[in-house]
Amino acid sequence: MPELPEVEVSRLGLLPHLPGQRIVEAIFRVPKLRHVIPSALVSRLIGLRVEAISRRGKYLLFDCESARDGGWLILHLGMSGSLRLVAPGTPLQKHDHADLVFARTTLRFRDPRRFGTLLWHEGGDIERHPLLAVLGVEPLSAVFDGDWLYAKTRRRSTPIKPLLMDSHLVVGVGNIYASESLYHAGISPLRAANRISRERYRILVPAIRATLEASIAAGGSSVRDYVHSDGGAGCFQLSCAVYDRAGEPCLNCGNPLRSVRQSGRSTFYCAHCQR
DNA sequence: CGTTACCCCTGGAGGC
DNA sequence: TGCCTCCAGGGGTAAC
Repeated sequence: MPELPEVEVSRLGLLPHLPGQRIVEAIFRVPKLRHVIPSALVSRLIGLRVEAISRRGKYLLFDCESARDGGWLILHLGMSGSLRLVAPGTPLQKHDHADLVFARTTLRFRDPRRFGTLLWHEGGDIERHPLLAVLGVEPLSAVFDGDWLYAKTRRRSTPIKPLLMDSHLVVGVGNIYASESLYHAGISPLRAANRISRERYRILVPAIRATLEASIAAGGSSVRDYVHSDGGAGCFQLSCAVYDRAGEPCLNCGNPLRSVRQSGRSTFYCAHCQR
């Protein structure tokens, strides 16, 4: 399921094809995903031109404009969502819930678990949308550094791993990359956030950034007009160092990796290399 | 205020 | 083959 790198790669995959194109038709085959899809959205979208595609956290934001007005189509892939550009007339497969039809191509949204989202935001000022206004910092932005995270965690006794996944603090770090980043930084996912030193946060944050950027690079090199987001083991065919490797040897010390449950999610780590 | 449990939904894997 | 349980990359809400 998509974490930030998968969403970003999806965005990069769409960029050569959609901006400048006019929406000819919009088709929604289910009444709701995570949220109810407004029935008026079909007619609202027709005739608008996609001017740009941006990303905030794991949300894809389609800037849609006409000569007189416009707004934003907000799309979230949830746990199982994927996007694909298909030729007109391509047969539907199960769980293909939505199409945005353009003159030369169709953007098709598939989401078996339906945790994804399709919403409309009328007008500009997309950052004021309630779902976006509460989001934390972008992990690839300059403000996200070790000193910033150290300051933000002084009164947080929760284990660092679920905290990294809290989108109100920092967006886009999901279950896979939280485990992977902590492994690369040598920090135990169980350690209370306020019991990690400034110096170690200065290692952790670059590790998060490097993990995300490597995954984006790997995904970007493997995606063409097929827009990729589903995908088995995640990590874009890059083998994960710890994720989903419980019982297998640590790549660094050889001891068996462990898994624990934190806040209802599986965490993978090496008890020897991570303190 | 911070932290955790639960829920939304479908499908695949593994046990019996 | 079927049925059961558990698990899955997210995240909002409610309750403690």
